[in-house]
Amino acid sequence: MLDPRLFRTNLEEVAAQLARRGLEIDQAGFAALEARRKDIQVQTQNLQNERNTRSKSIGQAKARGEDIQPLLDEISHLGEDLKHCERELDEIQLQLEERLLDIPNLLDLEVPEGLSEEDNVEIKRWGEPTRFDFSPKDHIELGAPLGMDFEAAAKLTGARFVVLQGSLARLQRALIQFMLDTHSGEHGYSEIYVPFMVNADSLKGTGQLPKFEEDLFKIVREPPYYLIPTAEVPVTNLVRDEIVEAESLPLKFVCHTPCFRSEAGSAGRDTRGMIRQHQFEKVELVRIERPEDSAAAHEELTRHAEIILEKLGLPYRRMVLCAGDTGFSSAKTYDLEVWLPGQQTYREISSCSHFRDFQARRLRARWRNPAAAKPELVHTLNGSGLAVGRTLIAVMENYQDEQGRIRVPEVLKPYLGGLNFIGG
RNA sequence: GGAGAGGUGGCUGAGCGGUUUAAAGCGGCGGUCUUGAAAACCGUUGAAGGGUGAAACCUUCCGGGGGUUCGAAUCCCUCCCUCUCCGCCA
Repeated sequence: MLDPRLFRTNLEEVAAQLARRGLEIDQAGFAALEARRKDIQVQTQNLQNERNTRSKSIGQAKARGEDIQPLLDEISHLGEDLKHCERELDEIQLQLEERLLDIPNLLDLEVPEGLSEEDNVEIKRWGEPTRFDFSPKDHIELGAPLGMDFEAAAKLTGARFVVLQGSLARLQRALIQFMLDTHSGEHGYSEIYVPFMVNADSLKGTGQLPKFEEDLFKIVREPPYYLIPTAEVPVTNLVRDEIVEAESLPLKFVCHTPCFRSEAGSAGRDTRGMIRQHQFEKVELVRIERPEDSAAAHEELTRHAEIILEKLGLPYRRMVLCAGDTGFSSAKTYDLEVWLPGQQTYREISSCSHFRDFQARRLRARWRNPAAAKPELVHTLNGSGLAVGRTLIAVMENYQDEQGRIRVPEVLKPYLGGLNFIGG
């Protein structure tokens, strides 16, 4: 959520900024609603003040043993007027909040112009697309004889799920372990385990609700729970409604969870294979930072994700997302894209976002800044370090040999009992 | 699932229809004293919003929501959460 004060004092400026995302906001409607809010709020507070004062004098009169009936008669009308005003104020504030919750974050100045994925800008490249002296297969073909079974998953559940058996299942687990160990052991993150279902308040805090409910799996229950679409939700919500002491910042968490996404808007896209699933494993990095440190933290966090790719020897490039492609809550996002020989293209494997105070305001997540009189909003960041399912694909496709075996990357061998090849 | 006890400011905790704008302690901040620190003592210290050039000042907030009342932390309804005992169970 953006600062409501920005809307009151700098509406035109905000509108101009949002136009970069290709978004037009109803300035006149907002200004009119805001004017009414102010009017009704002042009126309500005056009535409340009168009620409080009168009630107090009734109490005092009663204590003196006087007859309070005349005083009661004087304010008989007040209750109705006040109730009416309070109702209207509630209604207006609800409308204002609904509008605000629907408006995305302001973009960092460094975010390039553009409307779609096409306009994202490559800012670095590591490694070269893997070369083969045979025609490389995709992970579906490679996986079939190794225990990657989409038909079994379709029988158990439906489309967009997978069953992994034997060494492939173990390879996925090895990747998870390797990522967790690297981030906690070398990059200074604390490993954390969290619920895989969350309540609506948590999703509202990180920005998935109310706008993107159709992307989520909802548990039928009262009140409803939701399957997490990413560990970002439970981990970032740890600081919801909290005031964090200055000396405990930054908070750096690494968390492995399954992620559940309905992929409501993706019908027909990536329908084959493990690229886009309703359930996938991810190792997530989440950071809670002082505002002055957050920009540097974003660079560092992205670098931490890159290091995983480099240790695994997987070629990738770093993109900065353009205005139109940057997510709702993010001020600036880097995507890491890994080379997939099966598709002869780079595909997203990590997304590292800087939210500034956008999530923190929704979360009421603050810290005690010693230089300030009052608690201030923290900055939140997160990034995949990495999406495990897609990493599994990348390892399979980049490390395949002509016989369809998968060579095990050096860094994973300790996790696979020294195994050199999968398959064969 | 059954029975009971609770949820109060950064933390602990009193208050259980009006007599201060939630007592007190801890912690934080400032000061006195000290070469410096500790201790002691004195003062100060919740959050959000409105309002002003800045103040003053006003409103709201005692788990969430609703109700009773001139007036609710306090009474009623409902939901959530925590703890204890019983039952069930990985």
